[in-house]
Amino acid sequence: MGTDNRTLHNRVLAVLGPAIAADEYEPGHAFTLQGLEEDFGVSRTVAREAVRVLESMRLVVSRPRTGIRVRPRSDWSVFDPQLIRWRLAGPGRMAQLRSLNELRAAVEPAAAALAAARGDAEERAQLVVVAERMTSTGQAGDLDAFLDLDIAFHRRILELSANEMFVGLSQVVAEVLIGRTSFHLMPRNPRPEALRLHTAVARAVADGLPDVAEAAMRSIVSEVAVALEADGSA
Amino acid sequence: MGTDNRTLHNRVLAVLGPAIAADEYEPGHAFTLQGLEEDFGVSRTVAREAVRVLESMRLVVSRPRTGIRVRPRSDWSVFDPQLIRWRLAGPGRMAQLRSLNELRAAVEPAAAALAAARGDAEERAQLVVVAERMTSTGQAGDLDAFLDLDIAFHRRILELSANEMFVGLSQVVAEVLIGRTSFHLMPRNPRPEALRLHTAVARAVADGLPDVAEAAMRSIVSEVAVALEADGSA
DNA sequence: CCGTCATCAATAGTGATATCAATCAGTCCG
DNA sequence: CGGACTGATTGATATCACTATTGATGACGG
Repeated sequence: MGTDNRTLHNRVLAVLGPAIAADEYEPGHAFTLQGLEEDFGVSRTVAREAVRVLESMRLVVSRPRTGIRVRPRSDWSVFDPQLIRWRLAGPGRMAQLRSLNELRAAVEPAAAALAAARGDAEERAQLVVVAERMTSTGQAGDLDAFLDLDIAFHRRILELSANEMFVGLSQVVAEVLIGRTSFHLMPRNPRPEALRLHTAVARAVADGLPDVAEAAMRSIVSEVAVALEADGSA
Repeated sequence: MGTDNRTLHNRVLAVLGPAIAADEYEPGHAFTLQGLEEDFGVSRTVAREAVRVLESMRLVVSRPRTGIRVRPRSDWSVFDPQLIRWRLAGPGRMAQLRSLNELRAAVEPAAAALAAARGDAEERAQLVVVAERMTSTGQAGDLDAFLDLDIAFHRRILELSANEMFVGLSQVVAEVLIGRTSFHLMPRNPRPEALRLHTAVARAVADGLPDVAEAAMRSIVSEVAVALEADGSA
């Protein structure tokens, strides 16, 4: 998934990033470059490059004499896709899924409305095809294929919204859908009601009915919220 | 605003970042490290650190033999606050403001509802005070003071939503409000209707009425959209 | 006697340079 | 047409001089 493992500094990041993201270090904890060099067995250059990336995500701040200090969580760039992935991989995954889903609940209905209002007509029509395939694979119980289609469906709507901020969330939405499936917050067969709602969204978007699309999408995302709240694990 | 100018690589970024963000280079355009060293008069170390940061924002990709290639805009991490600031500073500012405002329109009503539902009671009550001060400074025509209060108001609501993704958008919302004022998309005196709506949101949040808060906030943000659409400049 | 401020040295990041290894796009040749 | 070659370019390491920041030290004044 994504993270480039070819360069050394990325391999350092792949360990250090998740550790910081998992709150394994108190805010204010200070690393030193030399410590990182030794811990990871890398050169100073590589250690510094890794720190620069963490710094650009606002996870740490590097200052002479003090070292590399972990910043309080409130400073972090929580929308950074890499940080989101790190947190989804760690012990904070349920909290992250919950907050991401509230974001979805806010954004996707708006995106559906915009898609219906200004998306390309032909692409809007294709959405219905995706929804139909979701219904058939869903009824067949093929969860993997269903997940792929579900991701494609939601991505397509975000893309049709023609708002680059919304489009930028497609990867995040995909991660939420993947996480929801892999943590078994999905029924074995998608609920018929959910399938019906996806079709309703597709049709409303294709027919250029923003309000209908928005309302139907709102039903979809609020359903997921219920599933997440029901699961009590941290 | 924000960007640390103490280190050399940040100063390189402060030039290179906005240039790429402003589409001054075609996707696929290749820099070389040596070229950057010469253009900016910095060492290889510094040039590489700057490239690492751009790479983590997915603005460029660095590969042996090929050099440092600019990625297509669709790959960019459009939620990165630094990238947002670069784009707001360049020729794409109106487009960026528009898309950010659509994001606000989606997120802030949801945040207001959450704030009413789960925010700390005392802090919710304080929101009314802020709204009252907005009314008085607004009527007095003190645009600067009004802007500060406006930013505080919206930030407070995002914080009260207790969703870290929403909280992470406060800086972005602040930039939109600042941009809206500095590009004179604000009337000299805030419209009485807008003031009334802010008070309505504050009261609904304080009284713990999610639906009312959400509806009132929706009125606020859609009003701004009208102002942005009215202005045709690119 | 205690608090405040200037001074100074130790420390850790910052920046520069040199050098070699690894990679890969494009070319040349069989 | 395919495969080896090669030079350009990044990847990684080592090392050095520089600089900012801190915390201690001590002088001064209340």
